Amino acid sequence: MTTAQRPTLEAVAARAGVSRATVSRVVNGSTTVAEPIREAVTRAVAELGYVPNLAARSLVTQRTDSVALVMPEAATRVFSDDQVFPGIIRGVSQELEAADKQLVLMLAGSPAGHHRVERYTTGRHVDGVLFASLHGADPLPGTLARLGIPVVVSGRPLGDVPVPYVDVDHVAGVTAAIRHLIDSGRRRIATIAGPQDMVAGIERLSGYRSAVADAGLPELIAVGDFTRESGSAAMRQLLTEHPDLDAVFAASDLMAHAALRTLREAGRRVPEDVAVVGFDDIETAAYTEPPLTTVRQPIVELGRRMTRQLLRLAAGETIEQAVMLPTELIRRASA
Amino acid sequence: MTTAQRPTLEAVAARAGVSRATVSRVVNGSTTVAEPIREAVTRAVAELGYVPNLAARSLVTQRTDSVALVMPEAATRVFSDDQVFPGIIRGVSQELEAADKQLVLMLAGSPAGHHRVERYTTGRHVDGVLFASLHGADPLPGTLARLGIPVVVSGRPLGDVPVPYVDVDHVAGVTAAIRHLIDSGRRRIATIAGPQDMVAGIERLSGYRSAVADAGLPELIAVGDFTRESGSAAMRQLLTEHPDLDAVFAASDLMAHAALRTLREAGRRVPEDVAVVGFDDIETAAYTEPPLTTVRQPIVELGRRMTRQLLRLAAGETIEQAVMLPTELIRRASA
DNA sequence: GGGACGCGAGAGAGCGCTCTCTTGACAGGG
DNA sequence: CCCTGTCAAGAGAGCGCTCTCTCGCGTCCC
Repeated sequence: MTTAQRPTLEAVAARAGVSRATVSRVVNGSTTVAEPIREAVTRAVAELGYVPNLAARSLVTQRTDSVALVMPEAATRVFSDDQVFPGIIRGVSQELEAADKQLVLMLAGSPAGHHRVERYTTGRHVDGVLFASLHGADPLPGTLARLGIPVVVSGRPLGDVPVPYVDVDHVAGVTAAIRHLIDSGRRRIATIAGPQDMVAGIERLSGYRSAVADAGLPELIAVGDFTRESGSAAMRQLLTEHPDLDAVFAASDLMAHAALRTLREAGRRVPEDVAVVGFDDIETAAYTEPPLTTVRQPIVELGRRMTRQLLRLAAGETIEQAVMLPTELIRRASA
Repeated sequence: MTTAQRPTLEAVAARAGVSRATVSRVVNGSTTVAEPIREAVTRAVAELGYVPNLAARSLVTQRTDSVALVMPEAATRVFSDDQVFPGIIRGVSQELEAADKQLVLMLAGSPAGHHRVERYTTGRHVDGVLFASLHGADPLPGTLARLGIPVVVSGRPLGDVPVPYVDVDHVAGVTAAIRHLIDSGRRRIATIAGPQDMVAGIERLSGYRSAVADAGLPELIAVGDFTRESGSAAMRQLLTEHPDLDAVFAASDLMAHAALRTLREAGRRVPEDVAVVGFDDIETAAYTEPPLTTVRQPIVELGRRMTRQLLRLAAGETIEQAVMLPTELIRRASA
């Protein structure tokens, strides 16, 4: 730790022959500085390799120019093979880069980890907090909002807390998928639902229920948790309980992928005997056997929009409570 | 931004009836504080909900208690469906959580983004920098090391810069894979190599070359870039140039996955006609048709070890220049 | 030609914390 | 009994920056 002292504003000021305040003005882009002086300062900054000390700046401005993105650690595991996790990060990162702010990533695993997130975010060490893929009804977003700390979550928060959110239109996506199945003559349409403690799981199931109800078709439901393992189990259960099913809508591509294999093992042909539709459009979907018809969600855009909303909120603007992003049915060979 | 003023050390000191210095001692766990006083301070901290202002602390300690993880943005795309990206983040995050430090994630996409990373890291806004999945010979790690800023990279850096790194033992992994193919009677073993501007691509190819040379077998090589698209193209090229091949070692599971499909389309049975082995052991590998035999690399552990090395370096310890992590051949049905 | 005004630059206070130095109290030895 | 050593707690000086306030100078108008 015995590194050469970094130049300070004072040093730059001395070199440029001006006051510290003037250097500060130039560095922060104030317009009230005469051109020759601005140039002299700019030169001194370059010569000395001056970089502002962010801690000192934060201390006085009360801003940190960084935002936290909080995800349950499970997200990196459950979705490990899915673009949700990297996609959101990418979207968030792009927008923050444009706004020249830093991304502090917090994966909350253990209860201790969650407590750490709570301390860090309520301690105002960041200018805003983004929550992704919440499970259940976490009270933290609501707490932060009440403290006046800008917060945006992905997915309508459970428990009806007044926190702004961005979500994809699950119901419209599912409706399009079911309609496509009906249009191609399917009448015994089952679903492998997602976990019922996550909004995405809940919404996709309720979308399925309304869609089949509207068409006067029966509900054939098995519940999974978005993973492949759960998809296999759910598919087996459906085949046992409803051997005459002719289509399956899985609430995630991972579960759809597993269903494809389970159907093959059971001697059912896809799509001849059973049509399969997934949700997410992960990259693997184009490479399954047969390639998977699925509902694409704009996941990078989700990250971007969340971030844009957060930055507007942090800038003092008032923002919409909810933003809904469209989905799109991608037709491949499985249905 | 008109939120209630947060309590400062001063406020806690006043409430506990001691000096600011004593509160600081208690908060930072100094032992030279009498028990009754320590208790009074602890109570005051709790009552006021005091949380230290990190910016103020950083200003005087010259530490930030945060480390940056730098990845090329392409990593989130190329490997989108692979666990490399989330796996490394998870490993890094786990170790940082244990050390109570924050993770600042920087995805460098554009040249402007790279410049931003350079400014931020050389500006000493973090206590150390981790680089993952470098392409080509980035000069930044070397620059940082020269500035005395702790740096650890994943994968032996190209260009022979004296920067400590952690890597998986690619050569041993490939050797095990090729030996397995030879042991099962394969003699015309081709490879789909990875990009030759990344260490992983280079090492896996050189491992292949030595292994086949040692066995007196010919080299049959096509080069891809780790993605599925490139895997299909390379597989088609190999089939054209060497129609008699009886095995393929792909330098990534994504390319192996594409090769599987291309082989099927070409009428080759796997593993009867052509055995296929991949590298990475992504989750999808167990779900390909047939399930993929592959070389598993401990990717979460890679992130953990990088972080541990970095923390030791930041603590002033001297560390090994290179750490090598073992790989393991996972035998499934494709070979 | 003199006073008011506008604008660019400097002075200086402080953001909240840590840490060295000093002080004060008490115990023990000569 | 005084001096010294020890240890706990306080005083106070900054860390590097921003921002308000002040000052000085040139300009314009009457």
